[in-house]
Amino acid sequence: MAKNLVIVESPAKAKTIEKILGNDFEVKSCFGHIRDLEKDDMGIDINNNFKPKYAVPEDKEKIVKELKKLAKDTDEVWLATDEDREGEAISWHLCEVLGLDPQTTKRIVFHEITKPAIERAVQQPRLLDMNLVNAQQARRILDRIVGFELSPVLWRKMSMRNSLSAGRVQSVAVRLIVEREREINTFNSVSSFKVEAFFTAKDSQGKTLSFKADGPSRFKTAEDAEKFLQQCIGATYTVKDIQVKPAKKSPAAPFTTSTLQQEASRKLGYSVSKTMLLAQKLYESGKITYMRTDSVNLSDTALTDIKQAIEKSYGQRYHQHRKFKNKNESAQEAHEAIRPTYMDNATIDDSDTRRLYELIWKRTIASQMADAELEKTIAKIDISTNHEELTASGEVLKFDGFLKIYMEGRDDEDADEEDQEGVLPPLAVKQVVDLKEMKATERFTRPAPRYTEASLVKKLEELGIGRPSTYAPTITTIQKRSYVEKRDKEGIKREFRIMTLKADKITKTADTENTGAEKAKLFPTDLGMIVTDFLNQYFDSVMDYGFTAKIEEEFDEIANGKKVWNKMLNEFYEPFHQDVANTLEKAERVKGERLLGEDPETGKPVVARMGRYGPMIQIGKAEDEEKPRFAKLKATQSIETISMADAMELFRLPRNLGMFEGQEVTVNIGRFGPYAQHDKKFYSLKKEMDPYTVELEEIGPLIVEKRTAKDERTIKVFEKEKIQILKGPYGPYIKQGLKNYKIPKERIDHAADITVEEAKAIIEDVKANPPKKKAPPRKKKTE
DNA sequence: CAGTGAGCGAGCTTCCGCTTGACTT
Repeated sequence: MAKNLVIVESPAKAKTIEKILGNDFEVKSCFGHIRDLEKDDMGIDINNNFKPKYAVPEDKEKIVKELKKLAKDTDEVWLATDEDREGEAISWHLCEVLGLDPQTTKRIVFHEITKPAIERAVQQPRLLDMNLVNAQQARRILDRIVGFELSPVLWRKMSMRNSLSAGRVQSVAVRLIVEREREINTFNSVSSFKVEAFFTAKDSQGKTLSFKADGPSRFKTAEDAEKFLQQCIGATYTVKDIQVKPAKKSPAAPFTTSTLQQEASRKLGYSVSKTMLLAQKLYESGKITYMRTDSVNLSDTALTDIKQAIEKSYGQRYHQHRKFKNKNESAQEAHEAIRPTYMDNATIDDSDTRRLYELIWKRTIASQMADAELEKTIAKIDISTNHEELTASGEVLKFDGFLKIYMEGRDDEDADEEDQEGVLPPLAVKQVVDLKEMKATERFTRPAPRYTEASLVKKLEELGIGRPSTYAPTITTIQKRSYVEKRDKEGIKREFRIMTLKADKITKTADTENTGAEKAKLFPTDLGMIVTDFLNQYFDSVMDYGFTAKIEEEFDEIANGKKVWNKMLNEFYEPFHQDVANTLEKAERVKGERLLGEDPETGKPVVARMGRYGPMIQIGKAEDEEKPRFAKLKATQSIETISMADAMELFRLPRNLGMFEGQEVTVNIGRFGPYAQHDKKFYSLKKEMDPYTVELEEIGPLIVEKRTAKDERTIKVFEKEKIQILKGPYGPYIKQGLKNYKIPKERIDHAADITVEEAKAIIEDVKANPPKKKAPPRKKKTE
């Protein structure tokens, strides 16, 4: 038994540190938090100064038991959880649960897992900082109160019966997406005309080179643009002025969780959770440092390592020592930036994680490389027939620096050609240049783009909402709750006008472009909009984008000992709880109704609204003698934007397509999407089949295809007993009625030989010993 | 698997932030 027990949060970290500390130390991981608030009664005694009631969750019992035993058998316990609010609280919980004295137990911290850092830490132990612990408790309790008081309000006041939820982080994340959508819906696109002139000029060897110059400004109307082109007829163009300026570009800081998610999304097309999954793999195999961090800091050993790698591969000139500062004040900097553990490995063997690893390697290397040096040239060109002038600009890369290996991606995918500056031929003042043609092209203003998962994370981080460990789960939650969905949107064709001046003649043409196309963007659902509106109306302070930043300041004051944690909580709780009570009492049940018009046939009102099972259109009222008619909205339609015409179109379902093999074929949209019905059987329509336009000829093959697929999956059928032996993705299994039964391992290879008696026996056996569920039902109140 | 849409009201749901495995009928 080792003399010393060191407890850290992550097992991968424990392994590394154990190697560094040697035989006298046993290093164990507690896997994050080991206690949490009980779920009953919120786990808070509100009337007793918000006294928290903590419990060890079931899945942590095992590790707690093990740590208890180790702590008892060791001379000294060292708490080495992360140096932030949460880490401090984890150490305190460990004291409480392991029976350690918080007044004397050694607390150590380090920001990097390097030998000098850890040895230094061990020489300078401190004690628990109870102010920091109390700041964490306040954070935890406030989040529990917000979540567990707001969610039930939604259950009572919304007309849908999903398991709705609200919280300090998720509700604001949804709000961002809802507001962006409305900005887009109400956006009025304005067009203007952009003038570009294409010239040729001869260089010193007499070789002809072409270049482009931009017009004076955008013209608001076609008439103005045309007028300008007319004024240019017969003109000569003379270079009036040339300015040459040096410029430079600097590399981006090394990765944090948020910037890694953004770059992996932009450059590799990964979802936020995919990035985190791969990063976790890299971390566990020792390839990279910890992946949940908000720090851009690099350890001294890493800096040396990086410097050597740059100098070896690219030479001294390419290295530049840089120290990046976190721009986000709420950063808690318990870890380093995300970087490779060994810079020697520019790539790795594992094909799954290689692309992400290379991205991290390049970003890390580039962050310590020299600036790129550019030379920007701006030439003004005089037009002899009017007072306007044209501007040609060019850019020459003088020294590539960090651009040799890495350039940060951008979110504004359509920051088009305009920034792409080419190379200008050598020009001289007073030189006359030849116009080949001048074009005035119509361009349209665009609304802000919808959020991607990663750009939402970026926004949340800017607002100080959420933490590196929660960005990915938050994005998952708001999609799971159906407040938001990730999908593509097809663009629409738009015509734009072009006027061309060539050989002193103006011609007018038109062209089309695709606009508004989106890929893997976040769209709010009707539910998301209705819930957001409701929360905004009754709980504006929690929904405020500055709410988290404001309470974070108070948590900081608690951490600094300037504020008492339960007093802070009380100041928040009193008005908040009053709002909850008022809302429960006064707020109407929300349906999200929108009147679209009158049914031309019956004159009854046509309303778009939220039903128990989702958004729908209703013709007529419930109290009418004749029952109202209902139709479900399509996935891409929304209560807020659907037109009367589109709404009426929905009532064309179900459609009867005619007869197939002597039976009727109908199509409709059901709980699981569009389907065809034939001979009492259901067939899901293929993605490209639209139930409103699909024809009988397309359904026949669908039916046949499904039949053969089923035949192929079937190994054996016992008709009378309704037992089937089927082939599934995990091998053969038995099915009776709607229930599936696992075939015992020893029989699996001979599944085809199973007799009806054996099958029955297996079913009975499984029924008698039901397989363990992964999450056993939680225990009821114990009191 | 492929319905429904009103109201009553069993019994259920829910938060954020630390951490990894479990694991298919």
